[in-house]
Amino acid sequence: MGASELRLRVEGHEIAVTNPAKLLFSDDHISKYELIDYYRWVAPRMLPFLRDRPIALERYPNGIGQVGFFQKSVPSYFPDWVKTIEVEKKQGGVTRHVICNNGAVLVYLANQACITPHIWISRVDKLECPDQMVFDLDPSADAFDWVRAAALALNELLQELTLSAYVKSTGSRGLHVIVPLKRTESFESVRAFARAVAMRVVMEEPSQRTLQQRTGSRHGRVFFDINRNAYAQTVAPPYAVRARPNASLSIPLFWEEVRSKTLRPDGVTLRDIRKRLDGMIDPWADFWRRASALGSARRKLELLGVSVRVPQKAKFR
DNA sequence: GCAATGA
DNA sequence: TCATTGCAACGCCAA
DNA sequence: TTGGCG
Repeated sequence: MGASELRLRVEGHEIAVTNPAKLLFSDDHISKYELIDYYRWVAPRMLPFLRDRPIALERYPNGIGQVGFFQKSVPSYFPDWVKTIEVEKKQGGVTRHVICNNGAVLVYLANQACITPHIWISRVDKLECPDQMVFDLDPSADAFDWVRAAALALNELLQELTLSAYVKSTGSRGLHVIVPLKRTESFESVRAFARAVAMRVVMEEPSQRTLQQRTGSRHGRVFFDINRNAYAQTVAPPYAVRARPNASLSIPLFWEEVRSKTLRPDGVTLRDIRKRLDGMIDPWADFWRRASALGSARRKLELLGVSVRVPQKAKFR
């Protein structure tokens, strides 16, 4: 296992794989080559969720047992066939991000020890308007039954509002609930809507659910994180590998699976997934045909007595 | 992971 | 040539 | 304004 190197040809691009045998998940003996091989295999399913979005890289060059880092800006040594986009930061300045529209880029990123590529929830041709609304349900401790119940309650309300919601494991400790959107609303109004929905679901079971972002204020409850619904914020996409034991994955689920006590948020791994997907219908097959506008849903929500307003930043003088 | 730096 | 070092995010919100 | 948080 020396500093060997091999070359892969992916979609017409020659990619040098450095240190293929290096263990990125040392407890599980999962090498960088195995990560690369996974992303090459999963690319056809995963790429629709990456396409035309700025990407942030979560990298672990020395494996998940060592410190890793987030990387947004594209290093100058990336090859020119890796497409990029320059985006404005909210507080001024610009950053040039990777766009991952093909398997070659996904493989190249994996060779960079990018274990998880994180996506924006808006696309390059309309960065100010998200095409999905994200609810990240995160337990404080090992309370996954509460997460399942919270996700089901959230889905029930979203259905009442005639919104289509999709659920996936995070590959970590929680679940993601995603509503595909038409790109007609700003991040501020989408976030305000998500906050109002989350507030209502939290109030149904306040001893199990919270909107408190400080961990010390959660008291064991499930945190409804709606703050990913913001400009330049990112979320782990479907099929992403997580920097967790067993190389667990974020995986699309059927709502019916969320009713099962045996569901685990980290139960499918880089090594398991082929047998899960074999012959299985895609739970998210209709995702891109189900985009909603929020207008009528907002009116229905207000009829339920929930105020949906964008908090105004105080600005005197 | 990589490029720049220095021994 | 080899070993070391520096570098690689940012927005929301509550305190 | 800072710093926790994801």
